[in-house]
Amino acid sequence: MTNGASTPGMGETLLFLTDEQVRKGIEAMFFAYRGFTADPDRILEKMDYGRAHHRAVHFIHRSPGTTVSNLLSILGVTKQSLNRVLRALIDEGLVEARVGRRDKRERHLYLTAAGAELERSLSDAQRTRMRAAYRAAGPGAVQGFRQVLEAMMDPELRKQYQKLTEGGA
Amino acid sequence: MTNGASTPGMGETLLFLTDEQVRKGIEAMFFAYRGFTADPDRILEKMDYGRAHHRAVHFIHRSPGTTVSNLLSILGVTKQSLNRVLRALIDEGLVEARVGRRDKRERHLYLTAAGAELERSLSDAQRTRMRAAYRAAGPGAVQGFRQVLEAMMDPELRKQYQKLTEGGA
DNA sequence: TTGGAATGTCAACAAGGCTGACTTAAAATC
DNA sequence: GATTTTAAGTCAGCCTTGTTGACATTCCAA
Repeated sequence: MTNGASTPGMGETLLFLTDEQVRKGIEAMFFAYRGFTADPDRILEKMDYGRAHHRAVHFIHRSPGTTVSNLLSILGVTKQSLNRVLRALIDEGLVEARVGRRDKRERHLYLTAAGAELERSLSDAQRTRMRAAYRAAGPGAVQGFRQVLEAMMDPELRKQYQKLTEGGA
Repeated sequence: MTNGASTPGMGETLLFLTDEQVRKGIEAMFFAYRGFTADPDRILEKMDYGRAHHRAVHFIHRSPGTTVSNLLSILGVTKQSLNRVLRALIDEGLVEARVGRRDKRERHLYLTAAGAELERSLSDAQRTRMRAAYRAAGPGAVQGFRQVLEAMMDPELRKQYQKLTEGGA
């Protein structure tokens, strides 16, 4: 593939984008992701936590009572890797793991007050930047942004994403 | 901040986005970035390289003859970290480091034929997914996508990005 | 000529991924 | 009721990729 978009006869939804233009999108993702994580990273560093802790806290906040295996499938890491992070969060009183009522093998995860406070400070920082970016880009841009990102996901991850965010996108 | 957008009197460029909606954008970034790196990661794994090598190869391709310190500032890592990666690429004949003509302290970095081949296979994979996402999202979405990403970058990184991509966005 | 910049390198360390092996408890199934 | 499967946790060890700190070399520029 050298310049797919300039080849005629590629179907009705053809976009006339050169490889160079697509490449710019790739670099935009790279640089933007750095910005995306910069604010939480600064907060986490002070507390001796990392991005892995952030992700766990985020999704526990998002789905209170979620099980360990559910979290594993969302985060896409091994249980050993998640366990290291989760143990730290539990030991330090940010997360509570309750034994399941129906199925006692399961652990249901909840943020404690302290955990919720950390989550709030992390997501406030991240949302502030996000909101500023939306404002700078304008109302029309937001929808396109989300559409492209969604289309970029692996189908499996897209399902997870849609399940999480369903109800009033 | 609980719901900035619903508070009246926030200025003329106000976007009526709830915290929940902004949060979905955050999750979209998270899941999309996984997809974004998935294809190159698969290729790299076979060759015993990692994302760090990919980034170096990408930006050397992008700016042939770039110096080590310029690459450092783009990648935002320490020279020790970059050096490890660069040494591997040079030792294995993917990158060539030429001593500067004017300033002999500088090393100018170039991809060899083998390096260019790897770069091509990585970026083909990544561009294919990107192009598919653009196609799925539609023409209008692409501009919004880029605008939001650009607005999300740290100002310093945005300058780097714009310098790289200037001339026909 | 001397100070500082660009580069490279050594050593040591940490976070956060991974695999593999194994245990425990409880649910599910035969 | 016995067996198998599932959910979770744990131990050990490995890899990549980031970090600091110290130090050497080379060479431009004031």
